[in-house]
Amino acid sequence: MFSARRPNRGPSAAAENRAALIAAAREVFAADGYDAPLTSIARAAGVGQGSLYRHFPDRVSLALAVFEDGVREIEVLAAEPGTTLDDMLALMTERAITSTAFIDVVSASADARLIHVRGRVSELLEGLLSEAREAGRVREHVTADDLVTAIGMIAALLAKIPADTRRETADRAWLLLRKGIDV
Amino acid sequence: MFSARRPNRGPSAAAENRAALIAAAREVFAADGYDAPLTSIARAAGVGQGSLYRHFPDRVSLALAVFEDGVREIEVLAAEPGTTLDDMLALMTERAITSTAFIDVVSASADARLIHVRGRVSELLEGLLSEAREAGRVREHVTADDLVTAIGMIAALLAKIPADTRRETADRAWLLLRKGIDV
DNA sequence: AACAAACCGGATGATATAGTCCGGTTGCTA
DNA sequence: TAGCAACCGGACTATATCATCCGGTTTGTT
Repeated sequence: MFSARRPNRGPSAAAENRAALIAAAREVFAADGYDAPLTSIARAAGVGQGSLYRHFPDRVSLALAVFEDGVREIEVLAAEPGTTLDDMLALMTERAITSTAFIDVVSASADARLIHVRGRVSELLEGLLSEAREAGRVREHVTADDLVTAIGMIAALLAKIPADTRRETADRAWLLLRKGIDV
Repeated sequence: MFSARRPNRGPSAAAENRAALIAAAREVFAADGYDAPLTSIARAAGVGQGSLYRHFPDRVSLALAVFEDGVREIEVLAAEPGTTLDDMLALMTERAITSTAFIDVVSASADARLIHVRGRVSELLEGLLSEAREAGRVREHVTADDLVTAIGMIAALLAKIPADTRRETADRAWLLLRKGIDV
């Protein structure tokens, strides 16, 4: 049969290797969290350390490449006419379940590029929250900051438990947060 | 003046060194979390690596020594007649604010000794929760597991933010959890 | 075919941390 | 005061990870 080998070297392999790194990083971040060793990502991509650092000089630029789509997805959803706060929280929770690293990217406070992302997301939440409040769907005292806190809280918890229990735990946590504990 | 030096060596220093290690560990765990380097604890105690590992063969035994008092405090509070679920949650939150490592000890699921501690705490919560439910102070659907989840969630969040903002964030998070987001 | 630019990958150095080992110190006891 | 058991501290080994560097490979061009 025609050789299926990927050259992996030479000028023509650059784009392929870059794509392989992003794909591998997506899986490794999902499995091991945002702090996973970059070495393991290079290995998973079938690529040397050098190529990883050449394409992505640091962890943040790799993470941005990996979660670019996810962030865009959030922006698109926010831009759609009928979108409610519920829809948005559901989407973000889904992403947190799939990869807790996503929330690290969206709610980080260390790197300037990530802070920028967080700012954009926060604005979107603010808009949806205002609508929900005016429609009488949420309590008056709830702020956009509260929502960021709530999502961060759930994501932080999910990061500490086995992946196969995350969906159940996330659902339960949202139920608590939404309905409250007190009578 | 009379020499204030602590011998630090020889048979008579053992107890003092052990106490110094516990005190240093308490501070380092509080400042840097449960995963702080043991090396930094030895340094803070003014004691060599060897002494640290001699007194406490691993991280868990050191953590148990450090938080022994905290756990006993919880048990004592639970045993007192008038104690409510509120009181207990307040105490545990206070401990989580002071040292997020405390919650790592109380809610850990890796080491057998720590699981034992979690089991005891969980039982205590169960008892107080039943009372509160019968008194109509909490919603029917809330379980002891939910409470553990809630505390773990808050502690996980606190561990990711600066120490001087923890109290405020913890209060806000409990308000959300108790009153709920939805109308 | 020969060459050069672009690119690859693993060896390598640097750093951080866990855990061990042993020469040296201390103070009790006879 | 001499011996010894208990104990100390820091050097040392092992391991993991980040980040860099350079000899070697590939491909398009002439």
